[in-house]
Amino acid sequence: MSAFTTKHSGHEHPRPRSAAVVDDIVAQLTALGYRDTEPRRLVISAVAAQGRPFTAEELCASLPCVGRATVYRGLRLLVETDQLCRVLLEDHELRYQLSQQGHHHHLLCGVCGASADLGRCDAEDMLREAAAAAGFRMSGHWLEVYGQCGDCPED
Amino acid sequence: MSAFTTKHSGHEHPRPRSAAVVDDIVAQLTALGYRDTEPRRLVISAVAAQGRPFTAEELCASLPCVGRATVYRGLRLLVETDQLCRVLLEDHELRYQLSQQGHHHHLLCGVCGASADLGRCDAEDMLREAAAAAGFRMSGHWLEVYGQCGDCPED
DNA sequence: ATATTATTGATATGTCATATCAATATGAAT
DNA sequence: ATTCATATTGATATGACATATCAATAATAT
Repeated sequence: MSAFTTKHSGHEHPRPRSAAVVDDIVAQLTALGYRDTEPRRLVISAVAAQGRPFTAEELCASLPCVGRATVYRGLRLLVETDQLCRVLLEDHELRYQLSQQGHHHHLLCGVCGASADLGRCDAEDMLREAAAAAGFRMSGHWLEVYGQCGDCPED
Repeated sequence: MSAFTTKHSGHEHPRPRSAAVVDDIVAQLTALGYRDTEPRRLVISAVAAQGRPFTAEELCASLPCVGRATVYRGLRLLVETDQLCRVLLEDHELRYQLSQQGHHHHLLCGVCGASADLGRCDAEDMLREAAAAAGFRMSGHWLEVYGQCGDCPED
């Protein structure tokens, strides 16, 4: 399976892998004192089911039984607890995606919309030096990589 | 003068340098077939007078005599013609800044809000390689560097 | 079980940017 | 200079998106 596809075939396990992801996220939240509620689980479950970066509106549409405010609150909570990260597309549209690990960047395919993580960030030290040369103390950075993923035809 | 300050002392020339910038930008636009109008010049002039990244609303406020739609249209036109670039702050706020040259990145000070350009982008080749290792053909990237500029006290 | 309080959701509000469209100003042609 | 075709303007309406409000509800501790 390509690094760019995160969908499941649907018959691997009686309980989809996303359920474990949901449990894990909920566990993180309850450890922080947040309650385990059905609407919130629905939001998290829908987030985990997304195969690629999504918008808040898309999530609202896929959750007609959950109030809009709750969807937005859920997204905000996940971002605040570093379980969800924002992704900036090339056309400046802001989308969401589950965080896989700590600091990382995204490879965003402009053809099919898929996203993959660029694990190591070797650019960090280089940027810090270049910034220092300009008298700047770097504390962080934002980086997105655009192009075409391996699953899309070359032309 | 620091790389992080772009203000002028005000008594260098009878005609401020920004006027030349405005003329240059207007010339670029007329070359593309756009008309040279007073409201548009006012917008461009206000843009050129900004010392740091600004928002569309700030520009509207500083141009009470120009209609909001015209301000937004002017900004959009400048972005489309690559004379103005967007800057993404650490809190995800989107601001504008005059483009100085071609491809470059920004050093954004979180203390005073100033911005400087990071001219060379040595990260490009590294990113392309890292992306290729993941089967990804990179066509572009977005990078912002956050931290503290040399003009702001260390703590 | 009961109490406390976080959470929910329908709705209102607010922000930001664009769409509409008649009136106007611009640049070219005569 | 005058006229013409049309790009541009601006007041206003519209739309997209996200948060604020607040009474009702559900989740956890006791």
